[in-house]
Amino acid sequence: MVEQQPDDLDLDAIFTALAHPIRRDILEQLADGPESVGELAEPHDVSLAAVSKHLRVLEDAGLLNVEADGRVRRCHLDAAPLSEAFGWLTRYRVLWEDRFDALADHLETEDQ
Amino acid sequence: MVEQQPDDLDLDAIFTALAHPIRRDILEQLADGPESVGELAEPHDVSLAAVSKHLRVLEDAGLLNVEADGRVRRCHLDAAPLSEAFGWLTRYRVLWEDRFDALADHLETEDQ
DNA sequence: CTGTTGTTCAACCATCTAGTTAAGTGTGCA
DNA sequence: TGCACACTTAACTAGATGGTTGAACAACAG
Repeated sequence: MVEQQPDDLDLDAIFTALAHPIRRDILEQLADGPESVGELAEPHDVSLAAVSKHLRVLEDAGLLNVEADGRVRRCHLDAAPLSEAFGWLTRYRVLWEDRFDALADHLETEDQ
Repeated sequence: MVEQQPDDLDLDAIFTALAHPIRRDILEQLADGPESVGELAEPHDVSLAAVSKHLRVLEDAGLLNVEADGRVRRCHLDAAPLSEAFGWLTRYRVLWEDRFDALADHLETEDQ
């Protein structure tokens, strides 16, 4: 039957955002506090325009809030959407830990 | 500085695999036990060839083992790589829970 | 005003993605 | 033998992605 979750689109956007190493790096940079676009771009050897596009992807996934501060755009991490991805993965956690009783346990607590 | 993790390629493949709803559905189907390609394809309204490609993506991410059983290919979930994605997300968990002391906590435990 | 800085936008390009249909490869069975 | 079944592969298409360069624009500095 494979029922569609209501937040399926969110998960698409979130996992897509996480699928590129530059975007994951950017999230790491932002974990230590907000940074401007230029600061975010500096460690990566792609153009500023390319970074700007990555930021858009992160914004679309809800992971990034941009606040205008003069001519600088200050980017803030919003980690909240990551909890959705985390929640999705959690359902499989029993399958990679405690391998032996995992499946039986999974089946009885979460059938379909 | 933004140092590259050794398993960066894995994370790319894993998050990419998770970024498509059909592939996430397939993982859910497999959580209840192995299934053939045909069984996996049945609930989705795309061609068998399309599902075959999705399975390849999952296989490349190490999430799927395929065992030949006569003319049937039996697909087994291997959830282990998901733990890598989980681990990556865990580092951000403090940022979406317990919002107030989160950042300070993060900074002092994980500054490098 | 003028020029410089920070950033986005537009146009373009190469490659990848997700799908299709049709043909090909094995395996099982009458 | 030979057909049917369970897939995979090949060839193709439309659209997305990830990068580029160069122009545009808004904001500050002189």
